[in-house]
Amino acid sequence: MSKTLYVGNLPWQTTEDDLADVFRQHGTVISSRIVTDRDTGRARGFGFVEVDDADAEKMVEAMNDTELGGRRVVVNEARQRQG
DNA sequence: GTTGAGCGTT
Repeated sequence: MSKTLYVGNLPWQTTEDDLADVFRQHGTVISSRIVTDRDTGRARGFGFVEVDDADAEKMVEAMNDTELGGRRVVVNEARQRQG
């Protein structure tokens, strides 16, 4: 199974591949997505990373408040869109 | 060529 992680405080230049590469070092990354503005198409500065359920907790602890692209990122378990 | 707290599309 998988869990989705919220990643905030990202540099504008951060890409989905960047997230996947960094998170892959601490666990199994299934997919990654950078949230871009619906109108302008520019990055909003945060994104989501789908990881293995068993590694999700570790990866949050390992990646939260760590430097990425020159800035400290915020990592947490993502909220549920459907609720 | 900009910005800076937050939670995404089918």
